[in-house]
Amino acid sequence: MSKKSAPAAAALAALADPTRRQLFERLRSGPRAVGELARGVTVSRPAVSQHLAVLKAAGLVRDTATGTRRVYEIDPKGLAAIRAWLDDMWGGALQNFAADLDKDPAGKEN
Amino acid sequence: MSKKSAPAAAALAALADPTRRQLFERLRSGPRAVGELARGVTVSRPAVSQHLAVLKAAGLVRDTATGTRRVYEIDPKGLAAIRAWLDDMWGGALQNFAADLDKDPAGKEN
DNA sequence: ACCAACGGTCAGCTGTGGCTTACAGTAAGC
DNA sequence: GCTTACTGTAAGCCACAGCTGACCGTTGGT
Repeated sequence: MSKKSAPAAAALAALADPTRRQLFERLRSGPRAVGELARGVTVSRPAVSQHLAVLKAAGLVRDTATGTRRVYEIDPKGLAAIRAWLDDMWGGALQNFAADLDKDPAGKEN
Repeated sequence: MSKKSAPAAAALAALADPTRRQLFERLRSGPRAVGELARGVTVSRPAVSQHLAVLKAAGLVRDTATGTRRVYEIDPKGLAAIRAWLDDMWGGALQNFAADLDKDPAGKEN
């Protein structure tokens, strides 16, 4: 249960791209078809397809075929992976700060 | 309270790189000097310096000069930015699922 | 004062990620 | 059955991220 970093890696890499984040954030308001998603972005439709494929591989979105339309929605798996990794990091960071405050109670360096 | 995405973008992009994540994770166990960090990685020392600069710009780490040594430690600012963005995403995802379950009470799709 | 160590910066190369255009496939409507 | 709409895939191009080797400034030791 210590190797949750693997899926988190893909999710982080996927969300590093601005266009991908934009698509992902737009899915917050509900499932959307590819064409509809492509209409709100500056890049072409194929580019959107590729981005969605990356997001899907990272477990961040999930697709459902409906006729010729392909509807994408958020998959919590990827988000959960990031959250788990983040919580793990928080533990280390806090531990680090505990030692820091112990040595330097002022703590004004920034 | 809606534009916390900006700092999160830099933090996500910074943590997308595997080497950078490795360095960051190593800092979990406490502050380390550049040379020490470089010794545990396969890349050269200049590369480590550049990676640390990126992490610092993203608010993920903080440096302290001590003699000729430069000690890096985790800065919670970047982590907090990601967490805020993530929480924002969770809201949308859960809302999405509520509607999903409303339409499909079975909820076995995965 | 000299020397050694540590680390940031520069110049340049290379691999790869993201974009586009063109094409192929499938489902719906008439 | 034919046409139209919607999407994924292939090939290719270009820009940028990441790496290296060399250099420079600074600090500490003797």
